Amino acid sequence: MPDRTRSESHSRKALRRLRRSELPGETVELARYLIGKTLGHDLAEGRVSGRIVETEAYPIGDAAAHAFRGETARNRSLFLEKGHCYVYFAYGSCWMMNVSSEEAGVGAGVLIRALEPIDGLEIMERNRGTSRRTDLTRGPGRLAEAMRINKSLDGLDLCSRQSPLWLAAPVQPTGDIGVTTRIGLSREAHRQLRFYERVNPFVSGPKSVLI
DNA sequence: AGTGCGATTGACT
DNA sequence: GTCAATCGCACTA
Repeated sequence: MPDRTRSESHSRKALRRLRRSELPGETVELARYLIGKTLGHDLAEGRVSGRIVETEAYPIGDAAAHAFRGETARNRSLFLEKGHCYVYFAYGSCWMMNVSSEEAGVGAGVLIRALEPIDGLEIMERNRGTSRRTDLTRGPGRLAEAMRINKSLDGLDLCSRQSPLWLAAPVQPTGDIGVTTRIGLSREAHRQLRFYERVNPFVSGPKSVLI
């Protein structure tokens, strides 16, 4: 199916932005809840959006979490009320996006690890420098580049009406959800805090089935 | 001021 | 499948 047809068919569907009150108030619950929801970014040249198909929870007290050692200039967005955006730079090359997940003053978040592209595939291809569909948004660094998410969006309220970066209700039914250990960690490596849609080619890593 | 280390990716065998 | 580039940040002195 040509990109334009696919894009138009999705755009016709009314998007309902998620209200803060409907987000679960606990980090692990939010990580599971976000699977199947829509993440969008309204750019000058058009909208880019995708279905969230993979997340990781970094809950309160988790030694692998950026917030574990307390609030700093870098991680302060994790301490905003649930539904705010925390963006950080990793490995000298990648931006990654989290959704803050607890009450104000408590540091925790959910890393968005992969999307299934919905709108703006041409824009994503330009942003990523590739037209290989499965490489556009599979992985936290790749999806940030495709969606043009960077430090300038750090601290944004994803539930605000005016926000260019937003969360919305699912555009199609959500499939079965699986759980595994998180990817790329040395500490707390045993914890089962990675969630993904089980049958989806845009999921970035292993798919052990534990649920 | 110096050091070590990643919540990864893309290139390559 | 393996592997190293890359640089901001936190930690030590």
